Amino acid sequence: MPELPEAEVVAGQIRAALIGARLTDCWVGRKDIVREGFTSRSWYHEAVVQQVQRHGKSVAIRFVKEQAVRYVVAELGMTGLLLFPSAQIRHPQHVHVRMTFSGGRESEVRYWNPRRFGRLSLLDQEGLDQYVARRFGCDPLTVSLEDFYRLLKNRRGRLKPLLMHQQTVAGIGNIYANEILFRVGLHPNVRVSRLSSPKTERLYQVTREVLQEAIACGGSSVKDFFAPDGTEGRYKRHHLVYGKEGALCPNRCGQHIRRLKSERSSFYCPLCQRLI
DNA sequence: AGCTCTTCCTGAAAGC
DNA sequence: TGCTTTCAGGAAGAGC
Repeated sequence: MPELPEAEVVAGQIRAALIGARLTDCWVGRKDIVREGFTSRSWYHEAVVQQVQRHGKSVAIRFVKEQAVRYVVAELGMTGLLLFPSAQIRHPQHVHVRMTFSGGRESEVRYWNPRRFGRLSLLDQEGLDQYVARRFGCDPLTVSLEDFYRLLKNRRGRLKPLLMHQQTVAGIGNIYANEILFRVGLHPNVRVSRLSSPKTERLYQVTREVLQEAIACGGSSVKDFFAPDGTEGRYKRHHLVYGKEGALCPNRCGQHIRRLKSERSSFYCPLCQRLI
């Protein structure tokens, strides 16, 4: 499932392959996979890729055409991918959008999304700014420690839902939330208000480390994540708790990894991860 | 504010 | 073996 590291890998490959390329065609297979505005044909002809950004778990391709700026924003949701033609596609009927380019290293980008949690939007600068402001809180890789403290201050809820709340911290999903909490030694149900300053700082650092390491590994390929070129992410090998119910705790404490099934599955060590 | 539940959706895996 | 059921979960919205 694409989370921040996977979206970053996707954005990075598209950036490397398509900056300066011209969009020549855009085919939309399913009208309900794109938001209003996307299907208007006039916008894309001769539009040039200027930049590719990641916002939370979304990828925004910035186009310019006669000074006008437009963004194609792809929400990856659970199963959404952006793929180059060289990537093997297992269920090709779920390619919903194709963007064709000339003058780049790749000739096409395909939006593949079997479960269809996620949409494509076409936004101008103002639209993107509003989209980002409404949906995404701070980026965990660029937020300062001071701002991170401020975000957690006076919160009454549990830590894991907050970590996964996109309007607070953008980009962390269930896999990385579980991995981060294990490494920090905090139980998923710990109350945010119980965190000491040093623990909060540790949480901040570990969050950055885990996400950066995962990016360096090309993301985590659990089930169906592939980078645009079809390669798998290697960070799954570094997972310590996610999907490891019943396994011995990697800290060698002798306990077995448990799973809380209540909302999103939480994998944790009952000894190493305390409620404080 | 924050929690739980529901809806969306398909394919893989588990169950019978 | 083959059919049916369950599960996975990101985001939004309802209701409490």
